[in-house]
Amino acid sequence: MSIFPPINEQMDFIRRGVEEIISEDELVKKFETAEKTGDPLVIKLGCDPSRPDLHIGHAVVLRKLRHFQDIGHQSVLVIGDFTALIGDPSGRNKTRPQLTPEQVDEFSETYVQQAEHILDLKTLKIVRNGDWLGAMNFHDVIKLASHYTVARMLERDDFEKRYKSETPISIHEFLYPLAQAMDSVELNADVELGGTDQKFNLLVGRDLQKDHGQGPQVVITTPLLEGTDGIQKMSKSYDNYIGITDPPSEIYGRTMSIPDDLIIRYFEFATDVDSTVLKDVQTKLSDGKTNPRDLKRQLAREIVSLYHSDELALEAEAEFDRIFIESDVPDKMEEWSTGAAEVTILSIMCDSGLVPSKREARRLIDQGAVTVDGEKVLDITENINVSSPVVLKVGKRRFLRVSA
RNA sequence: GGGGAGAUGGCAGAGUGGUCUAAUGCACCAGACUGUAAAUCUGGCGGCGAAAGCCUUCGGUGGUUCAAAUCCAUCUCUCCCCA
Repeated sequence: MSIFPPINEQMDFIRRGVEEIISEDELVKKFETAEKTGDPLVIKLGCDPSRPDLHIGHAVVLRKLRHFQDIGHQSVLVIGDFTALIGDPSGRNKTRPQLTPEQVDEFSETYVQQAEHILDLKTLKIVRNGDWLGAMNFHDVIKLASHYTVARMLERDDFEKRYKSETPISIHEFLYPLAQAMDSVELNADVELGGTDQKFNLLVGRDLQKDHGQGPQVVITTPLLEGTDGIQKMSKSYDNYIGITDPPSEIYGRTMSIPDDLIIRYFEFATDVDSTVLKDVQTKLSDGKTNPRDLKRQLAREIVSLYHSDELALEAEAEFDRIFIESDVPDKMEEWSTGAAEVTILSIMCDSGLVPSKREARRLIDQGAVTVDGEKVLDITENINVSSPVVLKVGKRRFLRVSA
């Protein structure tokens, strides 16, 4: 009597929403061994706590880690507290800033708090790679470094690009893949997960494990989800992300702003809907009879439900409709009291922090983007009477209830 | 150790003494339109000011000049070639 589901079911489950499995045969063998011995597989995911704001792009791989938990395997989250001090160069065209130990501690905590929205903390094992990497001495490091060559390091796409484009690569960045590989050796990992940009690092893990007489880990990569702009990968620095801790209205709205041709990818990688739903969406997208907007609404509800609840998803939708379709004002909005019955429009906008400068406020008024209780403000010197509260609207989505 | 090139607005990237708040593209903001915060089109995109106008910005510092992103010195950082 096995504690795991049938192997073909496990494989189907794991295959959904991943980019590549190296290799499927090895994974099947691992599952078979687990079946025989009853020992769960060790599934490793390393995380870099340098930027702890998790978005639904990070969630792709985190959910995969969760999937392994769901079928009874041992998921391990490796907090890269030590490697964060190095700065992972993956997918970057410049050196990452190195963090202080205090920052790393703080960020790690935030990371786990946020990951809790996706992972099952009851069975999750959390370790810090500083525990073993921090114990290595210089001799150990040199020995580790001798396992790899410069030429092989330069094979890595981003190193090669940076080298060719004459952007700096620091020596310490070469140590990153090796450090990460050490984690796999330390944990004797059966599987390591990562984004496609991590592929090189993950493969180094296999090599190093073999050098240490371990069976090489299976490498599973997940796609890097495009951001809401549809062009660049989702990232906080491009401001094209949907944060997993964002409020429902924000998640809903940002989802509605993605380009149409991203709808199917988001369904596949940002939700857990099953393959029949996926097929249905695919059909509707191409049949020309369905308004893509309606599919996007469905998608937005799915994603809000995932991180909040079905109920809040419906609320978010209702509010979205009210603001953008009916051009009405939202239920809840920020409030601001002026301290006087009559104030200039410029000072309200600036003092409340709704706009960053008077210059900016002036521009917006000139462009006809500012209304008070639905009345367009035409003159930048206008005084507003707020003895009874008014609703200030700037652009399409900035609202403020202003009172004296 | 020797030689050469470079650092410009959120990013990329022009500009080599005044016409430079600094071309252009991307990003961003707004308006129109719409099926949405999509697409497309139009406008905007340092600060203060009602306006006139004033102030601040081109790696840091100091200098030359009536005038510097542009010239000189120096510092910091980066890249390339040779050894």
